[in-house]
Amino acid sequence: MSNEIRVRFAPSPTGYLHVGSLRTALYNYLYAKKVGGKFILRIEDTDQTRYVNGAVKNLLETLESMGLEYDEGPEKGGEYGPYFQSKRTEIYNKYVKELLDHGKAYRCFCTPDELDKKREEHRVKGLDTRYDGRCRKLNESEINDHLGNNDKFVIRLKIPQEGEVTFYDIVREKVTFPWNMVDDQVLVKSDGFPTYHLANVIDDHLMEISHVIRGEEWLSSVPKHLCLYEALGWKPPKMCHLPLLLNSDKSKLSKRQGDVAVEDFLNKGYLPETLLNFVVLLGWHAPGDQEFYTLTELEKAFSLKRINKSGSVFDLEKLNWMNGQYLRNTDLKVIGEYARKYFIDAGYHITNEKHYLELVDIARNRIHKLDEVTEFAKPFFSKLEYAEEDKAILGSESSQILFKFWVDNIIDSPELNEEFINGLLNRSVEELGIKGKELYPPLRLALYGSEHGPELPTIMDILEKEKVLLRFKNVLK
RNA sequence: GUCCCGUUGGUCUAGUGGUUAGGACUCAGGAUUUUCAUUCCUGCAUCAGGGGUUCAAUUCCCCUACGGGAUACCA
Repeated sequence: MSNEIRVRFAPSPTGYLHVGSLRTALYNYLYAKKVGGKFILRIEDTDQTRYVNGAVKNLLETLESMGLEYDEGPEKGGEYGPYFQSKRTEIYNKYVKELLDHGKAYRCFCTPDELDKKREEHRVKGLDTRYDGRCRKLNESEINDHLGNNDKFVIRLKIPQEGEVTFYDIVREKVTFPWNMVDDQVLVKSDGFPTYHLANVIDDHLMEISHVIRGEEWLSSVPKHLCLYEALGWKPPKMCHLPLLLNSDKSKLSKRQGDVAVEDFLNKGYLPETLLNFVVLLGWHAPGDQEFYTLTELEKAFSLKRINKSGSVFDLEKLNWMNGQYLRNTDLKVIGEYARKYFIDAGYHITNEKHYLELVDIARNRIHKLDEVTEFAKPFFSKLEYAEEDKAILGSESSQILFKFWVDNIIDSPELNEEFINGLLNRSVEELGIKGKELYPPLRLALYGSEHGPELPTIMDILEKEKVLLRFKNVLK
């Protein structure tokens, strides 16, 4: 009808957004932006047994926090709705009737138990495990008998029994399947709900989807989809199957081997920008070496033609590194806002905004994800605890002289600026003869609780005079 | 088992019928820093194997191996 480019992201609401799905959504989004098309969100909630409360809401929120805005879909609406498959059953029924009437599909009265048993028998013998097509041959009176008995049934698609299909995939190019490998696909389950395959094809057509961009796990379903398009007399959209995201053992990225939910990554303090940037590079790359992209840059640079064919391992190490880069190179105020909730959750009260940002600034150089910020900030907010060897250092004669000297000098000083602190550091060397290992470690230990850490002036500035004095007094005998 | 897809360092990748095969992560060493971190520099390491085609193949073709996906009334 139109030449408009329309793509869709069609997740099933399983409770969270998988990072692999995020990438699929992103590629769809980017392609739509690139060519000035529309990005549609459709909820594939046809499996009533897998219904998860709040899953859709969660999905929508996650997508929003990732900044992937859709043009049509739930909440937003559009001319092609509803965008929930569970609300489209009447539409599907109409086409199912048509398929049945035209002899393109048939009712199958075999029970799941029978089928499982038969499948298992065949599997053990190394035989073909497809449905044997028994109910294809039912005549009208047999069908009516079953119907009269109120027997449960599914509706199956009649797949050609010989020959092969060849289709063109944007990533894989030419792909061929023999028909005798394709099962008579169930289109409608016995509960009356459509399967993915039926709903997907009908919706893609009705919503005028021009390109189906989805994971490679769907590649082998294409023949049955093509068969369905044909049976309905429709022109199929262009296909584009994305390589899979992999665990480090190269199996399909799964929950078992670590986080896969976008919300989990977000909660751990990976920035949305990082996630997008990281995930876009798993399977796509522009010519050249650039590896940092803003969303806007991606909208220009992206192309389906440059999607790789092979799966990519989701490497957490590199994600961490990249997040660290974003943490350091993003505007400090922005990072400060992202970080704030971790302070609140930890019960750390921010009393001085300037010092808070200073703290975030030194933290961002030492952490890879924002949830580590509280661990880093801990010495500033809670009482210091010392190990035995630390106590030895703090209790040494020179340390005690040093601390006394600092307390005496700080008490009357109006403010602890950098100049003053450095001056005091110099005077410690000149007047007390304390330097190097005798000087810095004890001071940092006294004020920060560790021999290693930020620069002394910074620590004191953030701590403020009152707390500095308190901490010195705590280690003074 | 069967069908389909894939294979540039450990990982993400750029690239080409003739290149010292480039970048990034990781790792190792070094420099800077009072320390830690940051940053910078250097280094280690790759075209899965075998056949073709060709003057020439990592690049094109075939086979093998390996990996993955699909084989549900899940998506």
